[in-house]
Amino acid sequence: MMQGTRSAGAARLLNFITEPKQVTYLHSSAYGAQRVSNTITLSQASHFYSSLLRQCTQIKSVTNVKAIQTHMITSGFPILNFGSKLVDGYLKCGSILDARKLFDEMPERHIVTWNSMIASYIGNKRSKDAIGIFRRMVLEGVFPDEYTFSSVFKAFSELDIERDGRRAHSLCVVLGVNASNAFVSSALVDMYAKFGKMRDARLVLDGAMEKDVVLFTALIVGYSQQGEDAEALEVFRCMINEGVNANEYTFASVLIACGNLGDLGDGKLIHGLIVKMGFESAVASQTSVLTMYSKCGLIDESMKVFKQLAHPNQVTWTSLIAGLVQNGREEMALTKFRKMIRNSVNLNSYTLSSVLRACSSLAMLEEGRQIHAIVKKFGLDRDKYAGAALIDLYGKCGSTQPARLVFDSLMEVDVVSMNSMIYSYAQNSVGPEALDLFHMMKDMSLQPNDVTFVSVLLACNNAGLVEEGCQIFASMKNDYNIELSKDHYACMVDLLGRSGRLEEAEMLMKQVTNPDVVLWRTLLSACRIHGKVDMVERIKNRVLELAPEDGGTHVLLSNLYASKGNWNQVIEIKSTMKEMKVKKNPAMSWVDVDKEVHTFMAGDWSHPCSREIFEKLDELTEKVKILGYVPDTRFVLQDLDGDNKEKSLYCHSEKLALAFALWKTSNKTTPIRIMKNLRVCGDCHTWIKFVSKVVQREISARDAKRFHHFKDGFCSCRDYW
DNA sequence: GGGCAGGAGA
Repeated sequence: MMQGTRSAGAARLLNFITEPKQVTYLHSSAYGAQRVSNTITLSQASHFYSSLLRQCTQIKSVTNVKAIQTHMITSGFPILNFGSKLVDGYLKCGSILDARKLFDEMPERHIVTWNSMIASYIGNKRSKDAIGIFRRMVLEGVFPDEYTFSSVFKAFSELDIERDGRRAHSLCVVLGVNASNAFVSSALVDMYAKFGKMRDARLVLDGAMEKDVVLFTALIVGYSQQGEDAEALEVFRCMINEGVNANEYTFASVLIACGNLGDLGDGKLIHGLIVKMGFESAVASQTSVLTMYSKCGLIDESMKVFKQLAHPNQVTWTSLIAGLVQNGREEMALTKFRKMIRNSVNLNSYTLSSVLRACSSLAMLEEGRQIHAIVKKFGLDRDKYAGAALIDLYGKCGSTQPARLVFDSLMEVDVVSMNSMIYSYAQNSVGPEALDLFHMMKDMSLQPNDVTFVSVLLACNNAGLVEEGCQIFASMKNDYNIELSKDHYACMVDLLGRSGRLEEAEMLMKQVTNPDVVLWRTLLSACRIHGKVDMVERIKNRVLELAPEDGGTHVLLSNLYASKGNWNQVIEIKSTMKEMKVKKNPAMSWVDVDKEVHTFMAGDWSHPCSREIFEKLDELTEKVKILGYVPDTRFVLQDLDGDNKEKSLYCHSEKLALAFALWKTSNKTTPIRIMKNLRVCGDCHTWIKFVSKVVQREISARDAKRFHHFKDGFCSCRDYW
């Protein structure tokens, strides 16, 4: 019905403007209120034009607005008084360009027109132009009013120009514009919050005469986005106490704060309040309820909330997928993603980065590639969020080259995409490239953050660049003023420890307040590599006191004593483990062949093709022995005699997985990617190097810590891991 | 002619 009316209006309009000559104007006061055929008075014409413009904006037709403007000119209508309405018409039809053209031609402009131009530029993310108009109006002596200020502050925060924002605030005060007006003050709170100046934001709220729900919500969001979630909750309580009713937006924001705090108690309380106040069908607050539950680890509750929603939108779907990924339910996240596509819900970079993360945690390269194709289809392959996720995916799948291609094509490189690229190189032992990028950051005026240093130090660590690592570590405090975290120390302890500088590593540990068990285990592990039993004796009791039930420590100690042949101590540790019910994580390897994942444990005969696998294993071992492979029985951690030790090595899970993949894929160009849940064993490492030479194929292995790329008898880690 | 809100990356 509505559509019919609009079309009729449009038809009338077109009729009118194709015959402009039929209209002549008579000034009502000069000629009396007479009406001649085809002749109307000025006020009648104004009325008519207004009505036409209204219809144009309803159907958003820029061409018709233009036609009206032309008609006014050709028929001699005094356009001057109509400029504001025409500019407004263009803006409402979405043509900011035509509006601006007319705006610039106008000899005089009403304050409303200035304000409309500013608001439109801001709505179109053209903050620079908005500020340009704002400055021009001040220069031309037009006083900005509360409407101007309520929209212009956003432009300063978008461009991150705090000084100019503050100046505009001063001007607002000087001009006596009512800054305690709820619209102006909420825009101010938002601006100061985006600058991270929460004290100023708070002062604005405290000084506001009328405190409405929007003003409070702006402050709540500000605190939460600055990471001060407890404060956000406090403001919410304050608002309730002052008798201001929360709305959908307030609930959404305060629930995010609860989720960030992991505050399930308050989260549930607010969920109850939403139900009580009848906001159950409001998508925004329900999305936040969903997010709150998944951030508190209750992913099943999130799914329940999702199911109850009649019309989940793009954000709701994305939030669910992100929650699933965060809670380790990657497979389900992918299922939901496919369902989202089937339901024709539009995707954006948020959705894609979450679903790509699911692929990278499972190292699902094929699935990831398919999603990369979707990313391209949506034109988001140069977007920094989707890009960082793609870089991460390829890095975690051991392919730094495609990662670099994505990185090089990014529209904008920020610290996160930079960190992702450095981290990809680090995991794959491409140390020099990682360092090159790190040094490039200075030229690009990109400020490295704590994550940058974790990545760079890891790169030094994995590539054995000890001196470089030490220098960079020292520069963190001296040149970059970055607070040292446990991750940074862990990298350094590992770097020093593995390179044999154990005393220095131990000294470094002393600088750490309350070192955790992971850090201690790093040092213990270095002791194991270098056979430093004396140091182990010195520190082991402290580690065991700190975390008596930590399986990793026991396994490490048991492995250390086993490699030294101290079987009595091994037995002792194993019995303690039994007593304390500490479980050892069994070694497991898997390989993806023809889109099917095959899993192997050491000495595993459960695979239906076991006979063929062991035959292949025999064949390979014979060939590598000819090339000089000697089984390294130091890596057998059981008390067996020589012959049995060799047999035990022989059927490690990574060897089985590789034998299977080689038996199954005869095409030499098919890449082989093995994954292992623990670190790859030293003997297997040597064996795979030889195999890569024998079969002339590239083999990559992702273990718990990093990648090994084997080619022609060598490994990318240069035997340093 | 106007302000405030929900989802993402290492």
